[in-house]
Amino acid sequence: MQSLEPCVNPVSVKTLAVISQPIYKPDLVRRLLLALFSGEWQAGDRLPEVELAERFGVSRTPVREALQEIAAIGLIELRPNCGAVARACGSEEVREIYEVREILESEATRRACGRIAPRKLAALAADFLELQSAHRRDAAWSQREWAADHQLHELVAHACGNQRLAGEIRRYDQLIQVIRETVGNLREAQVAAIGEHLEIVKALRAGKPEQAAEAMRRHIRSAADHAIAALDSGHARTHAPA
Amino acid sequence: MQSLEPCVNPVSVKTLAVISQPIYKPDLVRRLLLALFSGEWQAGDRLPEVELAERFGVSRTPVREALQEIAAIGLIELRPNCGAVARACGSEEVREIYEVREILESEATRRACGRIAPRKLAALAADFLELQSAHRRDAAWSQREWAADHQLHELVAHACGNQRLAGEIRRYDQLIQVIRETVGNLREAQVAAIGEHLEIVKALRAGKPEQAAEAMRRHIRSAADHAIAALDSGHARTHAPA
DNA sequence: AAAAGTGGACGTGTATGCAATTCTTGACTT
DNA sequence: AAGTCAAGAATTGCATACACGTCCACTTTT
Repeated sequence: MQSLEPCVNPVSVKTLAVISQPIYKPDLVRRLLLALFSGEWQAGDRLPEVELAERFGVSRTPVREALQEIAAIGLIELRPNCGAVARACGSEEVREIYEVREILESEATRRACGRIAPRKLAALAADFLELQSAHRRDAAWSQREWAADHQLHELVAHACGNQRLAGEIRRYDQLIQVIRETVGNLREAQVAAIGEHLEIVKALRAGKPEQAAEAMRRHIRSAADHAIAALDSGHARTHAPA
Repeated sequence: MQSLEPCVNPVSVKTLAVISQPIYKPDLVRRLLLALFSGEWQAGDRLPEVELAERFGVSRTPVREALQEIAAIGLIELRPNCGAVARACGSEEVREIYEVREILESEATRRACGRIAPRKLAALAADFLELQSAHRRDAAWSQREWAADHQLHELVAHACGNQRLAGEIRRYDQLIQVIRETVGNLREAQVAAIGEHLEIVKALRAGKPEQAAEAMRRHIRSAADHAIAALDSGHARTHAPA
């Protein structure tokens, strides 16, 4: 096996103008996740590959790969010689997802305490304070708030001292991003999040790992409550139960 | 989508005698994991699909699927249009794996406390006591010890009240099983594990969640120490570094 | 008539072929 | 001589083809 630096170029220069070959699988995963959380399939429903392939206009190959990825996430079951079976993706499962995230990320916060550059924490605190004072609610504000949110969680994951733990946290962040996309933008959750983020940053800057971990726990529980409330009250509407 | 009960028969009766079609992927995943932990590839090595396909005597399709599963585990990186790149799988990464397992399983133990049938705990305690008193070291003993080990961890996962958390724990158990297979049977670790298991069961039976969680932490740290010691001292021999 | 056996439709697992992209080696320009 | 560009080789992503397994309805047997 050659040990070369792979993928040195993000994208080759000469092919920039050409319409690059679309890589279907990532988008398939996203669309399948959205469909799952929208309640399109009940737990136990079979998901035949040909049906999904026709629906998304691709062949079975990328569908298979997408299904395997979703099975790795744990939202469908993949039985040998038998195909994919949907698992429940309701509020109970969302609660469980947030709980695991809480376990992972609170521990990461505890470990990251004292290992993040004070300058970065100060900059983040300033960002959150500014967002808090000028609490607008337009899309630009929302996007900026989300960026700061992501920055904090990424900072914690990166500094926790365990790259595998960081990877698991990023996996759950992606999953929760899909859930948020399913239930729509929750302004209230974002407003609440700013204060919770500030508490986390405050504890991190003070070098108090237990308080920081506890603040992260509260933050994730709050986010879970908002998401589940939105999911329960009228967001299973797209495929209502009879 | 039809909502039928799929795969009712574990295996159809009339095809029992027939040599069933081998499903290559699961075995491929196992062999690739063993190769990774054996240090066959350095971090950064590219793993071309055709090379692996020829080596294992299958086509690219099952190799691709196996690589995707390993990428989901996080032991290789899969860059779009660029293929698989090996990540480091040394003692540091094994340490990280055990740390995440510790985080997940100690929390699961805390939650499972008081939710496991006392009869099952009593039976497990009796098993461990018998194994401890008659500390033989043959293969049958080892296998029985491993069965009791697995039973305890499975009991905790099942009773923790969060099926997703249980799923993550099972994923890590499988991964660690591969690591154990790589470094060989560690008799000392198994002997030590019995006492640690007994402490866990004791705390669970006493209904003391914090003590149970702490006992699980100690147990997993001990297992990590044994595995890493074995990995460092002479188990990277199969592909020694120059 | 009930249980067991059988055939075919449906679906998955794998192999192979093709298009697009990336990597590499060589020639060319400054 | 060093850097730049380009063409060919190598490799990935997807589509298609085929073999096998599963499941259901029907036939056969007792």
